[in-house]
Amino acid sequence: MEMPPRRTEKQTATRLTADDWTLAALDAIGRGGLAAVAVEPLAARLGATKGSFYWHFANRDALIEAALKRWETDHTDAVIAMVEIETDPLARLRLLIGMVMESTAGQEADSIELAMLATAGHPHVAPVLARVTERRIAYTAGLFLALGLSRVEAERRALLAVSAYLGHAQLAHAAPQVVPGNAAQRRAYVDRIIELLTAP
Amino acid sequence: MEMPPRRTEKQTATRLTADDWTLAALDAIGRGGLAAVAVEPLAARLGATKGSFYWHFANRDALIEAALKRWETDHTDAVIAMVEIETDPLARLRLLIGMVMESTAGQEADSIELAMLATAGHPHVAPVLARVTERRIAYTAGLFLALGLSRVEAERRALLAVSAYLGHAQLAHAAPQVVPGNAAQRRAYVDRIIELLTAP
DNA sequence: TGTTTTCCGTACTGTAGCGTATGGAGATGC
DNA sequence: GCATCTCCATACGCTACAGTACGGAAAACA
Repeated sequence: MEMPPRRTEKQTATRLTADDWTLAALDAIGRGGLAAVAVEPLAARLGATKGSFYWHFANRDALIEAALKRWETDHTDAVIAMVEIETDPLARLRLLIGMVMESTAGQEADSIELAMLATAGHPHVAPVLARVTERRIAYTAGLFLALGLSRVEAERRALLAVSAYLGHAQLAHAAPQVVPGNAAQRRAYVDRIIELLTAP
Repeated sequence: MEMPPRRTEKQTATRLTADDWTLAALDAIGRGGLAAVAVEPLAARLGATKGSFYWHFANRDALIEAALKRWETDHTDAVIAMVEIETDPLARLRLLIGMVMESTAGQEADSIELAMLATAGHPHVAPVLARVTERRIAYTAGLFLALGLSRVEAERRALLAVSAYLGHAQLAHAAPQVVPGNAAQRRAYVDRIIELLTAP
């Protein structure tokens, strides 16, 4: 378990690690979806050749699995952890919804997340996505529960909230002209959603 | 503009029309997304060869455009038209949401719709999806407006409703274990959503 | 029935990407 | 300093599919 001489910066003509390939794969997913995880183009992008890749990985599939694993661990609880700077459940909910809405606002959005949804049917992607989604719903349901709702009601609203988020992400991507354009409108929209979602 | 001898059934060793290829392409999209629209596999599936295809279409891109056009015209107002059997706005809304929720329930779902969302970034898909989505939101906003809400409020709720639908479709596809499993639960869930969406 | 037009099969070229084989350069251990 | 181990470039072969060329069958027309 020794630490190999890790590269901190990208510098030409240096040896690559499996991690470099994994990160490049995630970057490719963000840019062009899972289909963009192609060994030779990635090698070109990294200034290397396939020879390097096939030393670190058995095949393309192994790279995809590594990238998905990495995404799941890095990304899953990132948002949740950030929300926990608040203590009040309502404040957390507000922060959560506000954040995820904003995350779909820019041109950039969360490309990897979109790509994941777009490839939900892929055998490697499906279980990852199922786990992440389930965890998000459970966390959100916990917030509603802390707000005093019954268990079934909290779960329903969490389902609705996560659905709204996923759908909004799709919408912002597929028909950006219909979602609130400026920050003020977006804020008003989010406020209204929270009111509706937390209504007695 | 004469009517060619159209085939009503699939029968082996008959000449194909451009329409046959278009429908086969839509079927392929439903089964494997836009990437599954590949000339040679489609030809094999139709019991023909590329020779046929390239007589009817200039190239693969032309087929994709034809399929998307067909989907847009066939599918856009199908749901809306069906909803109009009701006259009361609330009943329409209830029917609408109930239908789209049910449409994501089975194993089958609306595969083409999912595939469209998955390929929202594709240059040919994007404008189609934008138009369809915009029309849906406008129609839904009309329902809320008829329910007595202000214009901005109606548009907000329509946005939320369509988001919820899109997200629910994604959810049912990506994490089917989290959505209500049986019809009764689904019905209760839909009822609750409508209550929340139509709250004053 | 003969001719023309419509439609399609076959055979080809070209490209992109996956995966393998192999030799060799650079780092590492002794 | 020499041997060994790590890592990678080069050069293959293979498959899948896009698109083209062309000849011929089948229908339509005369």
